[in-house]
Amino acid sequence: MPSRPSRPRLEDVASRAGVSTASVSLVLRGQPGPSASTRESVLDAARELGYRPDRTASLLARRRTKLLGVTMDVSSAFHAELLEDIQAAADERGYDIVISPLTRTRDERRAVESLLDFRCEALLLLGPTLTDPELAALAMDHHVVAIGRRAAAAGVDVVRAADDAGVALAVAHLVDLGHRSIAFVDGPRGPISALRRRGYRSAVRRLVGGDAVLVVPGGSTEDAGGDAARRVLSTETGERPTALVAFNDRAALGVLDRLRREGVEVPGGMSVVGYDDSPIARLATVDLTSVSQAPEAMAVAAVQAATERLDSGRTQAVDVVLDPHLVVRGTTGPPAHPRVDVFPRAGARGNTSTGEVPSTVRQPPGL
Amino acid sequence: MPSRPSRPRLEDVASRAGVSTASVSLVLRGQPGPSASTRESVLDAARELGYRPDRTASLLARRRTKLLGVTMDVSSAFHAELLEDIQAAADERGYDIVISPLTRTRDERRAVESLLDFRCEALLLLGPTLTDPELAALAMDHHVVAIGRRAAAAGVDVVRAADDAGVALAVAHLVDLGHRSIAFVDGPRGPISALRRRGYRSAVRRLVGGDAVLVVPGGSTEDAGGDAARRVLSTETGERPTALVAFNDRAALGVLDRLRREGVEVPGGMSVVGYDDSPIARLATVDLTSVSQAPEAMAVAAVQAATERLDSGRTQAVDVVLDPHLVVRGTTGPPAHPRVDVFPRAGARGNTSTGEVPSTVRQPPGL
DNA sequence: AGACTCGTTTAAAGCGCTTTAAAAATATCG
DNA sequence: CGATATTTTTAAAGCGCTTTAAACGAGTCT
Repeated sequence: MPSRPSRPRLEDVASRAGVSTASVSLVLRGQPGPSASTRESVLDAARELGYRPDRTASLLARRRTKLLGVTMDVSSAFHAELLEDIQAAADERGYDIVISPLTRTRDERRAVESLLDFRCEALLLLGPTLTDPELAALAMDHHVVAIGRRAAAAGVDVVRAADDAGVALAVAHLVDLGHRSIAFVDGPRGPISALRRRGYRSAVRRLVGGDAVLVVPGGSTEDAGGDAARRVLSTETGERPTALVAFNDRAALGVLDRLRREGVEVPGGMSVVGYDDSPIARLATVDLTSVSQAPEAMAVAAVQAATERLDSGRTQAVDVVLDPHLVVRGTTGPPAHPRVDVFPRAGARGNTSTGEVPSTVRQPPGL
Repeated sequence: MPSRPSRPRLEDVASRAGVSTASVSLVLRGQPGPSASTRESVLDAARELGYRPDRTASLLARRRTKLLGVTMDVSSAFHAELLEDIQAAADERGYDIVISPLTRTRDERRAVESLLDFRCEALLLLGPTLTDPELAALAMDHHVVAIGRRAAAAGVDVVRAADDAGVALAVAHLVDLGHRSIAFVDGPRGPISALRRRGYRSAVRRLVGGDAVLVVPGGSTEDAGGDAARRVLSTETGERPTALVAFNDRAALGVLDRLRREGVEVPGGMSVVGYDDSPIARLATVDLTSVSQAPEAMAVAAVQAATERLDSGRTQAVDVVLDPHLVVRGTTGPPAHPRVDVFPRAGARGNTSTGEVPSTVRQPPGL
């Protein structure tokens, strides 16, 4: 039950310290001007009163809010990860962030509006689904940074990973392991899928051959992944690929599930690679080889893009492309001859169990 | 590149509509007073100008901020779920929320301070780790609602699930399936663990017998769960429990992983129940039977607790205890002799007996 | 001593909105 | 129709802080 004896104001500190509010304001913000003795008495007074500035008033008075707005899908582990790093990066640069979650009942447009109400000075949009024109319109009146997605919208800064290169990494890894028939489980319509698909196509063409390209319709959910896996499995065994690269980790998860239910050993009967290196991929139960988009680097780049505009007056849009890297875990291995799994679960379940997966290079994530 | 021609202010709308700012303010907030014609012209003017109120100024001017502060572990799926529902519930009551994420570099204390800086009128703390005295101290000056955890701190509202009853549900379910030796993988020190452990103890005593109680040290992480599983497996086979109830889903995940690595079939060789019914549990690859804390209900109750204090002037602390329910999935089954079964979920499934304990919900995996 | 610095301090004018108290306009009534 | 009650409108005083421009002393120089 809050005691309503209104908390101390700047004026209270001022009168207690025997100076003007202007001096107090200056001292408290570490601005030059006030003498040492003034500083001391102000600081003392503030401490004694337990003074804490009212950000609202402060924001109103100064032009700057020093606020970065972030929209995110709060149920996305990848976004959560980015957020942590964004928070830290913003902190370092003296910015505060306000988060606007996307939920069933709150689409991206609303989330952005909410951020604007808070008078955020820049918007960091995690994996925005807004159209390019919408983004461009937004960017007319605000600083906007699109994260994790290519955007052909004038004026918006973009920070993303080279998804095509990421998929190429996955393909190369599989080829190294000996795979020659590698399928790609496509994602949903959109620029991200297109880029990853292209990366897959060119890598396979280059490393295996043009006729080895196999793109399976998929999506970004487990169900979509599962369906894709089923489709692949229905292929005649001779032609069945020995490895699958999925659009993202969730789809990969669906793939894994389907494979296991169908009794296909992983990675013995089929290698699987995901994308995002989400925490789910890292779960011991999943242990999915995946492509990491280097979230820390993205976060830093995004915050930097925003603060550069705000503080250094940059006005040209930037397009930061980061190199992804592959995190090898237990779902990829040589396209070995089917091994008998000693401890089948619900039919068959291979993978990382008993014994180690041979040529699997373990690699910690991180920059 | 934002055009700096400062956005329209209340005054601009006023002059355009040919009325005073006071009228505009009234109209825009739907307050009674202004006549229909005034309303219309104001609304028109506002629309034409693309006016959007400056929340900062608004907040400063009125006493109320209508802001609820939420601290959360952004990497917790359970918290993310709660958040969605909190957002919705707050929305409905005309409150906005500001989220303060806990990260590696940002502990609960800091997160709370940040919320206070935003002048939140109430704090909703998701699974707070603050001590009771700390909570009580906070509650002296602010409205605080602790969610998901018991709190013996004066003045703080508490919204939580009856964890003991939840664990009892799990035990009853297992007993129904035929299990007689059910171990509990304990959680970390703290009130939550204590409550769940107690629920386990009394349920086993009641349904099986006092000497069937077996509590294994554990924790709240996968590693802890894995270790606990290893410990259980090292038991001589005769005495080895046939089912494990874990402190939470993460620990359960670790348990599952260990079991599978050790070649123990699930649920054939061992049934496993988690706690939280987190999205992870719902993954098709995991398909974990788990106890749900009914996050929607918690969210609503929490928001209600806060708004009651703010709007209805309630001053007594409340302690809302919600009934959890069991979500049965694929990791529990009869303690039968291992069967080879492609669809383990097709197998036996019991109903909980205990009449007074609430719902047991069967729910398909893979949301 | 007066004219001029230069380093400190502060009075006062906002920031954009809400709200109160009072004025203005309109309606009601004997 | 003047007086009173009622509904609408508005001028103006903040909300708590920042910031500008002016004021103030204390040195420095001629």
